[in-house]
Amino acid sequence: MTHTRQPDIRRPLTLRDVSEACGVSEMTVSRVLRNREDVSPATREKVQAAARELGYVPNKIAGGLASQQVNLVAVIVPSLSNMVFPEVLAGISAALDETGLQPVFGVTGYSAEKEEEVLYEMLSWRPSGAIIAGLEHTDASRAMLENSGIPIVEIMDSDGVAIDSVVGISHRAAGRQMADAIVAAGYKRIGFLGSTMAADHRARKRLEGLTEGLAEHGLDLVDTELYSGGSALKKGREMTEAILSRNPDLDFLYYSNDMIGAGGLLYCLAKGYDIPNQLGMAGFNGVDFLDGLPMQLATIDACRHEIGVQAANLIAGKDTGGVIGGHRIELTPQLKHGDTIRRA
Amino acid sequence: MTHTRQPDIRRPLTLRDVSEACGVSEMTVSRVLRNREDVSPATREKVQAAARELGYVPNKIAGGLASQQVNLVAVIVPSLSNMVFPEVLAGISAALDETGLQPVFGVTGYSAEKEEEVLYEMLSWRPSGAIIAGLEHTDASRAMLENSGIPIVEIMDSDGVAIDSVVGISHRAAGRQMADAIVAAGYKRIGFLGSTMAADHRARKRLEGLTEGLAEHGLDLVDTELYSGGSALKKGREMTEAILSRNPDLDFLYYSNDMIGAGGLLYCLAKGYDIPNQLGMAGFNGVDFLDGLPMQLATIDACRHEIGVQAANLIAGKDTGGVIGGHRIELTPQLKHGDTIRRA
DNA sequence: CTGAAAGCGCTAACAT
DNA sequence: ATGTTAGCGCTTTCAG
Repeated sequence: MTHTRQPDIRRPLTLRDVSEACGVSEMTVSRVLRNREDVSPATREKVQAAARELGYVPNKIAGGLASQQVNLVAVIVPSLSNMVFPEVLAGISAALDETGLQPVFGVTGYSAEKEEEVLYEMLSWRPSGAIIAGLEHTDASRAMLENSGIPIVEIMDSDGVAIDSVVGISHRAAGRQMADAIVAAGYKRIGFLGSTMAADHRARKRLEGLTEGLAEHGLDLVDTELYSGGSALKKGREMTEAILSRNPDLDFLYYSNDMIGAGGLLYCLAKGYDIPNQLGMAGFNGVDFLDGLPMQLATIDACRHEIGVQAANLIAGKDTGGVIGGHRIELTPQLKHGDTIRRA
Repeated sequence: MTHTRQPDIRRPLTLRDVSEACGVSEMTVSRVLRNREDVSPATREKVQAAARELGYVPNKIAGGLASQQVNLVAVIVPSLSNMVFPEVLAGISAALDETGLQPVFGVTGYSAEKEEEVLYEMLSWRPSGAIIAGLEHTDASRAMLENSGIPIVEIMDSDGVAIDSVVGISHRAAGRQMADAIVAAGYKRIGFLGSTMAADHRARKRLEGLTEGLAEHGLDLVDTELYSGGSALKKGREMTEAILSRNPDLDFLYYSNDMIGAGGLLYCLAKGYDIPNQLGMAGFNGVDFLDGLPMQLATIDACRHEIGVQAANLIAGKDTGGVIGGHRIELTPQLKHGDTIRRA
């Protein structure tokens, strides 16, 4: 009963506790815990032992305030509910791994107002950098980013003006590239299947690129089928059935993402369509489960992992030759024809 | 040229700047910015205008240090590269949305050592709570969690002893439930397809539950096919081909996740297997893209979103009647037979 | 190599 | 309703 010396009230340990436990000044303890070189091995040992023994966890709040620097990187994405953003986050995580920087993720639900809130919240932690999806932000968000004084990397999209650095692909170009492939393969009656989500600017730009590209060859979209909600196989089936029953003479279906495209493909195969001769199909993203479908869906890779890695490297100052800010990295994905676009 | 009054050196704005700009004390400015009620409307207006005008973003580092509270919730998961954890995160995000609490995500890559590092890092920000996947941790991690003095919720798994609260399902029971269904349907020669990942304790427990359940009926797994890497449709196809070519007489295939199960299902359908009569199949997770497959794969829902919501609610103190800590919420998912287990 | 003093930007607690 | 004082736990800076 008497051998318990723990104070009843659980107060988080401080540097001072460690200092007292090992008889070394707080300052030196702090040096050891930050792995600074200028401490004698003997003292270092003593301090580390005491810290480990007590289970001391440093208080980064105090540390950040004192040092005016914080090893956090704010990462803001619209959603976690489809494959695409988690892959970007994985890329960021991986690239930041050995840098001492820590990613912190925020989700906006494709809402500009929510983005503004999340941004405000995250910037109030004074991170060392921020990575944010897209180039479209509210004026207030843009002002916050500009005034933050930290490196900002806008990702995914390169069609527009960046605040600071940008790493992405041109979705407009991707749309045009697809249009060219469709035209080259001789398809004429093209349907579009995508989301109603007005705030998905990248999907919108792809569609614009597609229609522009088709228009140059005198073609126009014959019909459009829209849905709301996340990408889903089942939606793809239903939408495909709907658009084909309205327009049985369509000869190409372009989907705004691979998931609904895959659903459509499974539907068409089940219905006995002759793919790609009677009907061509394509999606977007290059998600890797396409590899397991009975037939390879044509797609364009969105370079998700790579974008994450490169954005993180910019923040970490890797491969930038010491230059901070103002970088522009535009990746150029190849169109994969797969099995669903016929050869010319 | 002369109209620019901006100081050349970009120093983040402080409360003091706002205070000077509007002629109100720092303290009152602070009150306004924290939406406290005890400020006159007139002053409030003045302060808000000044803050907005300047583009002031509060410094939560200083705030957190002064108030000794931080509105962050640490969330630690093994991976972001398959559907399951992003859905949990989405649930947490949603439940925390109006609480003033902010989730902060960390990823461990299924490594206990990495988990320890991430945990240390996150706890050093003194969050208001922590949500962490699984019940298996290093001793050091466990000690950190116990000493943190904040509510801890371990999620996904209820098979074991929790540090504080737990929200999850019994994976062992899920395995047994599947065994019962397999036996009840009269299948006899069962193959298992899963991951080699030893650190995936939940997959391991499901397998243990399955084998125990089968053993009670005198059955044993006929063969096992393992892979490494994330869940993927293509892997499922390849593994299925491999196990069936070794054992053409298998009559049931149990997959450790829906993704490889779906791959297997597509393979078997393409090969003309008579599902579920000649060959039964089942996966695990209840991911929603199963709805879009040509045939519904049998599965057990892992309640991912719900687990996220409930864990977040525990941290936020919702529905707990004021009781903090020590909650145990075990969800009981139903087995969905789908079209791939024959009716008895 | 080690220590002492000052202060990071904010808020709790106490005046007024 | 508003202001003043002190101090959160650490690190910077400067002395020894």
